[in-house]
Amino acid sequence: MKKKSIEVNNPLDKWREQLRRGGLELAILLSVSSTSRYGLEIIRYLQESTDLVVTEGTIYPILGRLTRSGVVEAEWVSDETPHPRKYYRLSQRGRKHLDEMLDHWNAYRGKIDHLVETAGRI
Amino acid sequence: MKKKSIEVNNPLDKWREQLRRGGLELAILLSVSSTSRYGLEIIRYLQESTDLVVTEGTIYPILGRLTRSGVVEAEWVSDETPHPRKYYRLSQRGRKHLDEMLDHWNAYRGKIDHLVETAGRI
DNA sequence: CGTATATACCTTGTGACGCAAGATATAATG
DNA sequence: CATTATATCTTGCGTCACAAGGTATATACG
Repeated sequence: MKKKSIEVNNPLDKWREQLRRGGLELAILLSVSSTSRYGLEIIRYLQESTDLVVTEGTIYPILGRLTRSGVVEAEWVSDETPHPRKYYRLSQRGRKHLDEMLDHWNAYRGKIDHLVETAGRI
Repeated sequence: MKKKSIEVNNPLDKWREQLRRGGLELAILLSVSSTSRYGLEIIRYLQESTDLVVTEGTIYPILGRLTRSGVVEAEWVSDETPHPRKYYRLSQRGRKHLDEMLDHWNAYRGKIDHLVETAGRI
């Protein structure tokens, strides 16, 4: 199986990478906020619904970190699927965490947009 | 003189850091897009107009990189001020660069917001 | 006169983290 | 029985922000 890799050539691409990374954790938490999803499913979900490219080498370490810190809860499901899947869902703590992240996202977005309006065009 | 340092304690703070870094280069370029500004002035400008905290150890390397890649142009001004200042302003290439960044910022913001609306609340 | 503070710039070392590239295991395909 | 697909996980590297230092000059204070 070919693995998707992310092309980073010029400075603009590099910046796009950096911006994408900024919202990565938020995007992942949103993916498991209303439904539980397993690793590859999250990757596909983000790709399909928002064009956000995330690879396995990225998502598994992050999910591990989030599980260890109690923001998400993981559960193995072996029945009914050929391959065992590890389903993640937001914990109660995670819900609070996500709410604060959303507040901050709104504030941050406002700051950048404000900058664009005031400093941006001539 | 006391130097401001950025506190990073809990996972939420860490994430805030990451998000802030994502938009850093955009914020800096916006700061020098309509007027030329010098290093410390950019720091103060961002602080005052948007609450975005940037330190000297962050901004000077970035400005150097942006200058080297031709996105901004730098000019020393020694007259009329007690201390010589290095003024930065967007180059013509930088203008195109910034426009593309703004396009991407709008798209990215839309993607995250879309995620919030579709995946977010129960 | 010294020394403390402010303004201005720059550099070095380190830590954090995404992620490409691997590995493992099982099931279905042909 | 080799290949492809699904599923997870780990290692090692590269990048980059940034704290903590440094230099130089000007003003303020007693």
